[in-house]
Amino acid sequence: MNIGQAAERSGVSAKMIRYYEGIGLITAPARTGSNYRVYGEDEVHVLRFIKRARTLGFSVEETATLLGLWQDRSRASAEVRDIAKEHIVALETKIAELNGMVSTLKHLVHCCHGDDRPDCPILDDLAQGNPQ
Amino acid sequence: MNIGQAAERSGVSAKMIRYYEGIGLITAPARTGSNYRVYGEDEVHVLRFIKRARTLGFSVEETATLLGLWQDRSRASAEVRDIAKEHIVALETKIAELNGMVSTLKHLVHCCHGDDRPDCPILDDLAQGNPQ
DNA sequence: TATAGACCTTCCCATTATGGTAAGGTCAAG
DNA sequence: CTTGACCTTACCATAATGGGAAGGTCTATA
Repeated sequence: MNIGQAAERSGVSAKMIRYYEGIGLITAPARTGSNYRVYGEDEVHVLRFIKRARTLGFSVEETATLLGLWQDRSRASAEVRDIAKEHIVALETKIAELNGMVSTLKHLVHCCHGDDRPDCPILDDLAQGNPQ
Repeated sequence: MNIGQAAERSGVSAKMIRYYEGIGLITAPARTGSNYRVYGEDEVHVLRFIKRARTLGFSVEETATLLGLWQDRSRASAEVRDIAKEHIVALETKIAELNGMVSTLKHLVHCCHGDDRPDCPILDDLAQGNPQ
């Protein structure tokens, strides 16, 4: 099948398929006489794997590692589990950070009367005691 | 004061101060005869405002709007509040997305025995029924 | 058979916000 | 006068994705 079909069936855009090939995440597929890329079921499976990993927030680099482990029939599941665990920690750190921002902002919004007067605690906080 | 001092006093790196000037977020400061940028207290205040807004997760573009409102003595606080509210919604959407990833991953990690055997539910999920 | 339209190819550019580096000018202290 | 710490501009890199241009190919239909 052509790249468009592979894109549709995997959920990875044609643009990104070429990109993944360029950075070596996937191997270059066969070409037709007119230089079109040709994909089979195996390639689509790999692309779906990548898509799923990316959807779960793994970076392309982490995805590459996971892909390698997937294709290594003798890998230890502990390795995969460690990567997943580290990723969870990273995600939770990010979530905590965002939660911190949200609570600060909610407090500020709560304090701001939000009418047509210029007085605004939100801006006052941003200015943090700066005059003007 | 020179850019290094302004950077130290505002928490914005010299590199970023020049960048903000380049994109028009801040106005170009005066220069010495030897072409050094010269900053005063006012500029440092503006930089601190920017730093705080960025820390709260506002994009540079949103920061520009907030900065405009800050410097507009006749602005309505409702305008600022709306921007903050929209930003909260965006942050909460992002948080929900990350939480979804985390719970999926936690489930998978829980299912994975994580020893030296190759069998791994995490990879199986990524492959989503793909053979190999 | 000719042509239109939907594909494909490569190459270049843009995004967001930040950091790094290199080559060169300036300033202050010793 | 030299040294080291500063400043200047300019260019490159990041991560992952999209957009578009210029040109080749394939297929269905008039």
